[in-house]
Amino acid sequence: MSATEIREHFPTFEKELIDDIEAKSEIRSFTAGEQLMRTGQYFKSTMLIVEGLVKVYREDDQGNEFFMYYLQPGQACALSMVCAVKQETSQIMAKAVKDTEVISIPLAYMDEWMGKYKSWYHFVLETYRARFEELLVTIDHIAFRAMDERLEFYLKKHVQTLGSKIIPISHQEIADELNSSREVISRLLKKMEQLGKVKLQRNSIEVIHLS
Amino acid sequence: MSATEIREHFPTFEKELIDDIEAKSEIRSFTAGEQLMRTGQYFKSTMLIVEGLVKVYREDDQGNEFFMYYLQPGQACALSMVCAVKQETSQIMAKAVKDTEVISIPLAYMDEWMGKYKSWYHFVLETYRARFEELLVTIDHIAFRAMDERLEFYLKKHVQTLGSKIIPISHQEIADELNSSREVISRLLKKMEQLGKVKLQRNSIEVIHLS
DNA sequence: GGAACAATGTGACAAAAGTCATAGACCAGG
DNA sequence: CCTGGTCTATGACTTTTGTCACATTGTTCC
Repeated sequence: MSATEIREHFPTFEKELIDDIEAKSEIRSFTAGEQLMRTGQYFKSTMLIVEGLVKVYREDDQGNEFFMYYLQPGQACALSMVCAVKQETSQIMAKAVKDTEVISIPLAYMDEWMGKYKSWYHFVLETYRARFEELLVTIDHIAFRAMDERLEFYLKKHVQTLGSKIIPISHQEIADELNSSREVISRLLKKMEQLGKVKLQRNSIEVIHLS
Repeated sequence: MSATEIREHFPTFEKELIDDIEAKSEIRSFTAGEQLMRTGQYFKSTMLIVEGLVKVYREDDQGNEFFMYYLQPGQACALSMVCAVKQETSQIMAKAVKDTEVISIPLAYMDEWMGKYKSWYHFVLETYRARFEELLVTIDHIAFRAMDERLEFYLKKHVQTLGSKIIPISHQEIADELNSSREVISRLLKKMEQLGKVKLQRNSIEVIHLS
């Protein structure tokens, strides 16, 4: 990936940093559906998302999953960064939702660049802050909200992230991601449809008006 | 606070860093029950816990609270650190559970010391990692576990943190912290008592044997 | 067009959690 | 000792969520 392309996606990076990234990182591609990270996997690099969309979620020992947030182009995975200090294993799952391209940076440079490039330091700190906030929002929703509200929030987030009011997803998939049951999701969606908030189609949901 | 005392509580800090902390920070004391941080409050400093115990929790707009984790001596608040980049407001509540003493460090030094002292850099990164992990564990418990399991985990955590099998707490307080109802907590505790896991007294719970 | 399969809707029922009401026990202060 | 207040136990009932079972609908492939 050329310096121009890196600058395009990460406009706050200083020139010398971009040159370093160009020289020392590699580009990796993942097709939609492919895993980027698995729970228990050792980190060797940190990833900056360039194209595509990555879903980050938790998985329990029964294989149940719980969606946390998306990583979009211009963002990075905070957990791979924060684990540079110790040889730590991943505590999250990350999967490409769309065909995805990432800049893979060996963890050794994390340390080095933090001291060397102000723009890298700020990018990393901002990444931590943003991910902390995502985690806190996630906690809020499961701690303080009922499933119907959580479902609305989930749909809203999808509209924002995907940039489309039509979400191609089945009720079962939503149930999986919210760690609920398909019937509950179907019923809540049906209720929302009756309230004019959404329009249901097979394998997709059109969001009409959510508050 | 003298250099000796700082070194005692934060043994990984290099000498020059300790001298800087000694020169530029201030010691603040909070009595049990006092707030250290409120949602919406601006950060002016970051805090290292020296003595006591601090409870970190989320509060929703109805005043419902949700316990997340404790900060013990030798630990720091990751969120105050991560907000050094921007003028951000607190998204958490923090309250002294015991009489507490903290080293309060102006946020300006966060930036400076990250580049200047390796031991500070590592301490900060480790703080982020540890707090990320706490948040992920919290999410796991509310996403994947029922209230009885969450209650057991909550009690276990208290035993570990307080270093005593006797937890001085009322059912209502537990209900508040887990954002549940007092009756549910009472019933679950009664069940646990019948299983020989705990012994209930008024305003306190003795943990006998939790897995 | 028919078969197979997956997605969705829905009824019945169960379990978990929450609310309301009330009674009994315990503790502190006068 | 008595009173007031708080903590705890518990029953009745409601709501939310989940499970099971089955039917209907839609899509794809032969």
